[in-house]
Amino acid sequence: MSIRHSLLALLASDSAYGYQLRARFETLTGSVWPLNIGQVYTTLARLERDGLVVGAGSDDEGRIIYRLTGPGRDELALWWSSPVGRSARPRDELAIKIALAVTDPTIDAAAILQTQRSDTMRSLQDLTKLKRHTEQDEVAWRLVLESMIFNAEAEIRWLDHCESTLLREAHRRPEVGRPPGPSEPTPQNATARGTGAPA
Amino acid sequence: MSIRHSLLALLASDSAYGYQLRARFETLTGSVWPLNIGQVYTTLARLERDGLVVGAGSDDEGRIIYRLTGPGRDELALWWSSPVGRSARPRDELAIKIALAVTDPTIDAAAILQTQRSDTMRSLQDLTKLKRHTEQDEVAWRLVLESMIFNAEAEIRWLDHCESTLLREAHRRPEVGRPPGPSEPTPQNATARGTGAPA
DNA sequence: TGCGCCTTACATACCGGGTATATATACCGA
DNA sequence: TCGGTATATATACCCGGTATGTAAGGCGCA
Repeated sequence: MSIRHSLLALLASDSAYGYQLRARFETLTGSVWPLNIGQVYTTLARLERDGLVVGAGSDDEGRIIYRLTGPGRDELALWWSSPVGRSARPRDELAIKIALAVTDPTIDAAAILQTQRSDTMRSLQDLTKLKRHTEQDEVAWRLVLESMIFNAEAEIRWLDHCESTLLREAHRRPEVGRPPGPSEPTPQNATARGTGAPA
Repeated sequence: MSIRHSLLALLASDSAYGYQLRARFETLTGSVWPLNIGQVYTTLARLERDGLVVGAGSDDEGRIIYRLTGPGRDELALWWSSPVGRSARPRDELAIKIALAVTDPTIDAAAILQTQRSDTMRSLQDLTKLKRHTEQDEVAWRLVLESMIFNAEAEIRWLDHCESTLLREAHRRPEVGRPPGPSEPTPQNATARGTGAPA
């Protein structure tokens, strides 16, 4: 529901038409998470259907100006007042993938952790470089960037934690489910190979 | 695309029917992210449509057993070998919300940061409590839990960082965009009020 | 025996998010 | 004037997610 409320919030400051809303959103988040224009129009249509905005005809050009209604303001106030719950968040694909990898004895989980780590490390460096080039008056964009940096750092810490857990497990019960002979019916080799983590 | 690949991965170890797949998935992730049974069947239907699995008739009961095809194994190998990119991730609703809040002068961003912080703190404590009650042989579930803990910790650090940035900003350019007189055309008071953050 | 209830198992309707594409106008430079 | 780019709206389609429907089998109990 994040687009829905974002549009409401943007409309609270000032009425606007679809294209304008996308532009505002993108300057906010510096165009990470590019917002597809189609979503803006479909979401606006739903908001109008639900009575949260009204699309007042055209301005001097043929553009459709949307503005908040009373219920729209109520809905927005509710959003501002309630925290973003952890249950509201989408499934974490990486966590699931690693969970699957460490469970399946035919998968080389250590190699997967390595490739993931170096990839995350690389994007962490990209983000840090990006941060150095932001103007100090773009506060919102800067905070979004730093959010991604904090998340990437947490991810690296977690991956390291997974690796040491894996080693401890291998020590605790060595060669579980991994037959010594080359008699796998389904080889399923993990082709993942780390390019080497910087650190 | 995380369900799609999760089902492929689960089917790689052993052929199964839909209901069974959900059960396996839920023991993996300890039923955070509960997987709706409907999604399993629709996803299986799409996988069969795309030739990645085949639904071989019925077993001794009337159940439809799915198993991986060659292309299915290829697709799965590709998934294992490629890291989860940061661009593949969904929009972060919290980051967007805070970005919107700090940009809109009519919103009390500090209050929102406070409520969010105490909420996240609360779930962090819940997660830590949960972790204490996990058996040591449930490795996958434990790692998923710890992933959520690491993320919650990063979120708290980020929220604190936002708060200090906000204070610095307020000092750098005091009362920007906030007219001294009570002449707002649209009041839009943030009703958010912190319940008081621990620590 | 039969009624109700739970679990297992599959299926479908519906909504929102996300992407790609179609269409039209305006402007600008070669 | 032709083509490319920016502006602006709209629509088709897929996937993820939720709720609901349906049906068979097992279990308890009056």
